[in-house]
Amino acid sequence: MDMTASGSYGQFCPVAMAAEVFCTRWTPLILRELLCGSRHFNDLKRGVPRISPTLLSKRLKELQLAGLLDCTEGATGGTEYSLTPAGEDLRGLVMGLGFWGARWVDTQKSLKNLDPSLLMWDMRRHLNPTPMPPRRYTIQFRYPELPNRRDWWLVVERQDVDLCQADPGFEVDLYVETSLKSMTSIWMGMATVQSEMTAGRFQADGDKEIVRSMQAWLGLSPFAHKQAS
Amino acid sequence: MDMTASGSYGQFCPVAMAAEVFCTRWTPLILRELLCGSRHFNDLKRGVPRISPTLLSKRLKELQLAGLLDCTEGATGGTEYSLTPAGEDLRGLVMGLGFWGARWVDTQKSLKNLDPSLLMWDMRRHLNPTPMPPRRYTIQFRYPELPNRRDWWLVVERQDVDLCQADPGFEVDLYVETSLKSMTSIWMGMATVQSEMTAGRFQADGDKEIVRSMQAWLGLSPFAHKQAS
DNA sequence: CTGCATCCTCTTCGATACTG
DNA sequence: CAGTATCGAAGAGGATGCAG
Repeated sequence: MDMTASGSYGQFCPVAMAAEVFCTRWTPLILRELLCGSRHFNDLKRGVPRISPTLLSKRLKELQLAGLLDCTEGATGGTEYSLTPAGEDLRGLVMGLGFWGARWVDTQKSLKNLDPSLLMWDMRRHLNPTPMPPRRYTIQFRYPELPNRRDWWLVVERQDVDLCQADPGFEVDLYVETSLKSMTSIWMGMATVQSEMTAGRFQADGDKEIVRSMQAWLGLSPFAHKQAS
Repeated sequence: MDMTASGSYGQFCPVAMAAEVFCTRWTPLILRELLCGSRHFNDLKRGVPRISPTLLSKRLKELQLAGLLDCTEGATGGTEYSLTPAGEDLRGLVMGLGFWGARWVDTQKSLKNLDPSLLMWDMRRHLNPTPMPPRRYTIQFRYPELPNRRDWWLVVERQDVDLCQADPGFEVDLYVETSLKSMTSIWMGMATVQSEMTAGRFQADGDKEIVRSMQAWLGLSPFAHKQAS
């Protein structure tokens, strides 16, 4: 009887059994992406950029084996992943982990891990297009300090939001220039558009009404500290 | 700028920041023990028996560094560990992990990881001495199938419960003979004293009243499935 | 382009033994 | 009691290749 099945804690305690599937490297982040709605391998990779494809593939298989993940042939041919009820039931834990992190992890430490792709990808996901005019609306973000991936475009059309790293060629309705740190702080609820603008770390050129309501349509990270609004 | 600080996910997302401290190997189990009240190195080792002392020591240092754990010189000379508010605030997550495990992890799989020390240690911790007579009360457990660590004694005196692996020499008030699997199932709420007794997998000799109320004073794992009582 | 598989290197883990 | 020392094994990361 091999009690040392690799990665097993050898404990019947439910905490141990759950930790075996939930608390392995990268797994909470993969689950976060799945819970946010990512269904394809490369979407997951985008949300978890520093994982190797090998390891991502391995983790997905493990999640399947543990009964958290279904894997079906998608319409376009690619594999589609979706959480089972057991996987969906981890939502509270993943959110709880995030809230704990937002509350107790040192802000300065978080802001050491800036990543424009992740930030923009997350902003795209949560942007609320409702206050936008009912036409295509193009927003350009520039992070002047970055050596590459300096410019990003969000193209809002109807209720869809596209994120581009290459100029989509449309007229820019709103141009935002700020530092990656300021933008991340705003997104995380550690600062506001207003506070960063006042501090001279955030410029926005475009329709005044849209600029004024930016804090609202931008949305915040689901884990943002609650601010007095 | 080293973005690859070992073990870091390089993400500002609070889920990632929290996972860096919470979702490393053994950490949830160490936290479970701390949350249950263990304060000394060897108590922790008892609750997490398969971790190496080296790694336990390392994890405790990491928890300290992360601000979850305080480490003070105890009265008797040994080091005493105690959770900070940030650590205590993980209680919900650890419990949530356990409840998820109890709900979704295959019962048969859990029951592959039997461990008498862990079971008895956990039973000792949660036993409710209130229905016991107000004198010293000795209970012997025997797991006949085990090659060693077959006999265990719980000595209840006032509100204290002691666990022994060597015969304490007192007269045995209640003698229980069962399989490790049955006892674990009962403890986890997957079976009851009654059901296992009826199935002939559980014998108890002693005061009838104590035997009848055994399910009550034994207590159940905090993660036990809720049973219709 | 999606979804992996392979190869190789480097870090981490586990088992055991030993010290203040 | 509370850890450290050592060393072989296992696991993670990175680069590259390849099939559909």
